[in-house]
Amino acid sequence: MLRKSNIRMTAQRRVIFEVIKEMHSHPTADEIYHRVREQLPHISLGTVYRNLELLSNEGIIHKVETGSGQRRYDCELHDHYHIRCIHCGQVEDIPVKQVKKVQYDLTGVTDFDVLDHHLEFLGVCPACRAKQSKQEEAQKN
Amino acid sequence: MLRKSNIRMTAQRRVIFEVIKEMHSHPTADEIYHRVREQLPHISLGTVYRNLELLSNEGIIHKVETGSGQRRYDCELHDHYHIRCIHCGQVEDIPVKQVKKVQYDLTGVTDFDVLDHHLEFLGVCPACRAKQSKQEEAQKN
DNA sequence: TTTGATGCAAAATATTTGCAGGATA
DNA sequence: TATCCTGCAAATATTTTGCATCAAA
Repeated sequence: MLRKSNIRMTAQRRVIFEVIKEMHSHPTADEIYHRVREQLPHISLGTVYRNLELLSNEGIIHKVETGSGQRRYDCELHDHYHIRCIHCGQVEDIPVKQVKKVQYDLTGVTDFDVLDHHLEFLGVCPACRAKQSKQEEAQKN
Repeated sequence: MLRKSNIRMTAQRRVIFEVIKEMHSHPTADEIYHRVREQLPHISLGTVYRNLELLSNEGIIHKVETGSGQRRYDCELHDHYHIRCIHCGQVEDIPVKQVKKVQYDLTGVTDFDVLDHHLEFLGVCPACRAKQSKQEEAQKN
């Protein structure tokens, strides 16, 4: 039988959580690490990773598994989807209602037990779009 | 102005493509590498990666960006979605019709230019489900 | 005082890239 | 013969882990 793990509150854990809560930008582990280091200069990246894993397993934060390979994290726990910029990798929430129905429809369609789904939109963010059109402008001349 | 790149047909490229076409299992680069090596024992993993990138850029194969970090590839070029086993990482096609409508609805909802989306289902494959229930059985005794 | 958590460094994993030589068109 | 491609190895990027020590409860 699994005993409920005993989670302790440490300065590192608290600051990591607060940093994520205050950043509304779906930061990567490395971005969180650098931000946390402003308050705890001796924290290690390993500690950040261990805490991100633990906090997301506890359901306290949300691990965003993007198709880009690099994970991102946020504090939004309600169901929602993301849009990722194919140029800079930035991720934003996108207010589309969950397509829960899709998941229910899968009975008989797959042999898998379906537990979850994630829908990621891909596009170009306003900043990269601006950069792009500036470049095209330059090429014309 | 971009000149259309001149793609040459090499033994490596042909075998890589054929291997992917014959495997219906969404192989990873490493799995493709090992399979190709049965025919071309001196091929390097770098060559496999370069060709997978090139072939998918040409639209000849499809790069499956899973949330697990490890990429997979297939030859299915029609729009479709995938389901990934959270235990073993295996990926299968799932015959659900595209939720194209979702993408159209995004006008005004985001500042991004929306180009694409991918929907990944997560679940437990039959093999892992069997393994799981066997383990639970063992724990009870 | 128990044992969960940390810092550090090394390892693991997945992918990309520089370069000199080789093959294709 | 021009340049695209390859093998090899090293580099990069991201994440995980072993271990001795520290600290929360």
